[in-house]
Amino acid sequence: MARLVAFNEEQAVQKAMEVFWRKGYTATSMRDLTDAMQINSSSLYNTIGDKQELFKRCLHRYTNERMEEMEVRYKSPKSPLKALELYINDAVHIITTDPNSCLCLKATFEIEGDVPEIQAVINSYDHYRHRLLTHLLKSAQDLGEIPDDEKPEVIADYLGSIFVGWYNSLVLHKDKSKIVRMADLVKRQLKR
Amino acid sequence: MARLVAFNEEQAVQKAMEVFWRKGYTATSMRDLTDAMQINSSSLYNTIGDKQELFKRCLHRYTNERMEEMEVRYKSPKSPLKALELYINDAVHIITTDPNSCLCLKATFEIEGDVPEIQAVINSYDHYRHRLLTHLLKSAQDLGEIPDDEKPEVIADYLGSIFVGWYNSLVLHKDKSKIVRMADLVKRQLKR
DNA sequence: AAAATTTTGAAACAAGTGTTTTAAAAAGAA
DNA sequence: TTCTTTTTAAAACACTTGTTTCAAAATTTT
Repeated sequence: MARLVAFNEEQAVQKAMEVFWRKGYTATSMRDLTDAMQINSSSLYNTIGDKQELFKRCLHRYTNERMEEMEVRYKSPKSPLKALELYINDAVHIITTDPNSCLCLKATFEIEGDVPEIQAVINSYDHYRHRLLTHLLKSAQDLGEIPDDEKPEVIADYLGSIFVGWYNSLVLHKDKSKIVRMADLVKRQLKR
Repeated sequence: MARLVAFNEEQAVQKAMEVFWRKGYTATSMRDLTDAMQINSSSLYNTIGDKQELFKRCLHRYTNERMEEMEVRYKSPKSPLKALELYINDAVHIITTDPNSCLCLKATFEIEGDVPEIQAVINSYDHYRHRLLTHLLKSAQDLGEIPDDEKPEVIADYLGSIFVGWYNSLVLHKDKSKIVRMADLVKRQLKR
């Protein structure tokens, strides 16, 4: 054995993620990244790899963090409807208080399928969320908490789409009340 | 007087727009642009200006084109509800057949308010669409074609948000049927 | 303590970035 | 035709890009 890596990789990736999240993939330079991570580029290439590999790691970190939160917060609730309403309220809160719009969303529109490996990370996150929502919706239907005349899978897709639009709305209008009103509308729609 | 400009500015901006639309603002280089526009960079800087000015021109072209189409297609219909349903069907068609997702959307998530002049162009487009939808919704309510228990302004915001999500969904899943099913759901929701 | 192995910092790399310069070509006005 | 004004092409501009090189520093094993 010999010399050990001096920097904390987790912390460094976290710092890189924050820069990518703020500036986007292309507009972030390697200098921006090494400055924020406080490591030399040789160390970066030695441990993690190139810019794209680092971005993938950042995306993984971003999505894993969020999936773990979801796992504890919405799994096996007494009332699935209450969990769904909580989910919607959380979405409003995250969208209106996070410093930037969703990292995955920005990456999706920036990359648009040009880098399959990056798309795959985002897809698996999207799929997790879709499964979670579908499960809650189906349970709520089975319990008679919401009508069962629409397919849970379609409502899940539709909810996912709405949240994407809320991010866009906030960037354009910086008006939280718009999001809140839409959320109220969605919660009403869910039950009828 | 002296020598005239040799290239067609409209055509050149159209070509530039196509490149920006495909690659995004940052990832598009001036070389990419002058190659596509088939003009020298000195001519470009002489007539239009720098990269940002050119991008603004492209955005204007993109949004004006779409607003003019809307103006003729959805204005003063016999049935506002039919116009709304047409609007939704058109959205499905555009989203699933255009070569890239919306230029404004990509720019919004890429720029995120960092360039107010660019935001302003997108905002005015968004505002035009919002006014159009609100007007149709209000008319439909007044005629009793749809229930009037939700505010037209909020439904308009909500519809706008959904369309944004559809763009995202298509990039991620490349599955038109998902969009079609959501559109059917939305059309049903409108009427109840 | 010496040897072996790896990380690190600083500099260098070539290629690409947005933009400007310069002189020649073009064309209306005199 | 000549003068005047403007556009154009090609090259150059200084700077930034992502990535690599290389010797010096660091640390574990012998």
